[in-house]
Formats: sequence, C-alpha cells, structure tokens
Amino acid sequence: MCLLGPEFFQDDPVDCARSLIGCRFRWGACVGRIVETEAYHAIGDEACHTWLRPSSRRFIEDHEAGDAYVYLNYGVHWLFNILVKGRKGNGFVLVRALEPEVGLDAMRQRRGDFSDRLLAAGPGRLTQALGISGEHHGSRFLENGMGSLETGETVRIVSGPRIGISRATELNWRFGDPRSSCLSKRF
DNA sequence: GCCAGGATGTTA
DNA sequence: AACATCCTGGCG
Repeated sequence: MCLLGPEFFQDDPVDCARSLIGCRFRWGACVGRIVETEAYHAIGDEACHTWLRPSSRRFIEDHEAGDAYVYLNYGVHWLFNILVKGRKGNGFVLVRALEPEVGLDAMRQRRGDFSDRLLAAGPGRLTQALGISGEHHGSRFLENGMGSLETGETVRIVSGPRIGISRATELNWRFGDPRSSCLSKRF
C-alpha cells in the first residue's frame, strides 16, 4: 500500500480512473474504498465540461494535476472530480462511490441515512457524506492535508457507459468493482 | 417507473 | 431570457 501524490494524476484520465478502483480515499477524518469512477477527457469528449465551458478549460490551465474540481449539478448535488494533467492528455476523474470504512458516524450524521450501504453510493451522496462542497473547488487536497489517496488490495475491475450523460455514450469510461454493494448502479 | 427540485455557466 | 446539466429522494 502506498500513498498517491499529485504525480499519479500526470497520466491518461482513463488510466487514472481505472487505477483508482480499490484505492482508499481519506477526506478529513473519513475513509472509504473507491468502488466507482468515471473518466472525462478534455479533448474530443463531448460529455466533458471542457466541451462547452470555457471556465472548465481555464481551470485546467490554472491548476495542477491532482487538484479538486468540484461543481454543482442540477443545482442540487456537489460532484467531486480530480484534475488529470498528463503527457497522454488532460481531463478529470469523477469519484462516484465509496465503501465507507472510517468515520461512519460523521457520514451518517451528514447523510441521515437508514442504511450504511447508501452513504456514499453515488457522486452526490459521496460529497454529502464527506462534507465536500464548492468551497473545496480548486483545492490541492493531496498536499494541504485535507485528503489523501492510498493504493489498496487488487480487485476485479469492470467498465461500462458513463451515467447520466447524453453525448459520447459509446465510451465505456465508467469503472467499478462489480462485487461492491456500494455502487450507484450495477454494471 | 417518473419527476420535481434547483444553481450555474453559457448561449449549445 | 432561456437552456442544458457527470443526481437523488419521494411517490407511485
């Protein structure tokens, strides 16, 4: 098991998204095992914010690999992405689901869930459980102590189409651990 | 299953 | 001013 620094995100967004499955993600006092991610490519991917938003392209210019890209979706849910800047291309990894391991009480309190299975089973639930919001947009969380990532046990990884998008639906850039009970949706 | 809720960036 | 959107919970 080893800590991942910003250099981990100097790679291809798709490789980063796949490699993060099974890793431990700590945010504050809470830890969970990443069981679901998605990759977005800054170039040529119509589902990526960069396709339509200059502000997103500007974000990539102004920030470093490993920085948090947090935005509000549907005016309701904060979504947590990690900036990827590599020789093989820029983009984002959307962290979509965790299996909660440490700090369950804090997560239950923020979520008000009846069942632990759903605490972070989805990108909006995940940010709510961890207390991530717009104030963390752009934060260099791997270096400022707010969060950390560590490699975990090897698990089987499957892929499929990304969730909730209307364009570039042919790309299988959603990755996950199919045996997890904390997925936002089955593969 | 369906659909409201709701904020943001952009003018697709 | 209007539109699209990387979602969730509640109600059927």
